[in-house]
Amino acid sequence: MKHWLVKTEPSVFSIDDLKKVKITLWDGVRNYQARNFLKSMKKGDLVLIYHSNDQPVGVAGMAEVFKEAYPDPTQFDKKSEYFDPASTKENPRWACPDLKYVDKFKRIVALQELREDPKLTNLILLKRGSRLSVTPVAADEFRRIVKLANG
DNA sequence: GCCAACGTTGGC
DNA sequence: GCCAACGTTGGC
Repeated sequence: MKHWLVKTEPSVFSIDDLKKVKITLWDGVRNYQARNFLKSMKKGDLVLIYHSNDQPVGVAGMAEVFKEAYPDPTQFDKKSEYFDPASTKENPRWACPDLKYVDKFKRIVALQELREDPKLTNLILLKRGSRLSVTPVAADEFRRIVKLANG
């Protein structure tokens, strides 16, 4: 089983929203590297939910892969902000998995804490200039972050 | 709102 | 294939 981290702006879709709807398609990712990570997610993989553009920014909870990646419907929707005129049904460009709510952490594990933790120096999220919205997380890094969340 | 660090586009 | 211009992300 693999572990991942996905970013979301809580003003658009937060861990509370996920808790409410239980299962959601993780749509709108329009970056090839991030898409490739979404495509390699397997059912049952665990996913950290990271809140960006928030106060504070950090890891807010956990989800699991409920359904493996399939063509992202928003790429065909002319009314969607994620519409991609270059994408066809025969050869869809973008994909999304379904994620299922697992847990909202009792507290946010702030970006600053992640940076300051000596066990997390290799976290891809922290690599200089990494703006990827989907990144793999090593099993021990994942456990460490969950431990931080539980105080 | 600013701006660094990208990723993408398109002319050549 | 190069690279300048432009757009986006996301922390601060």
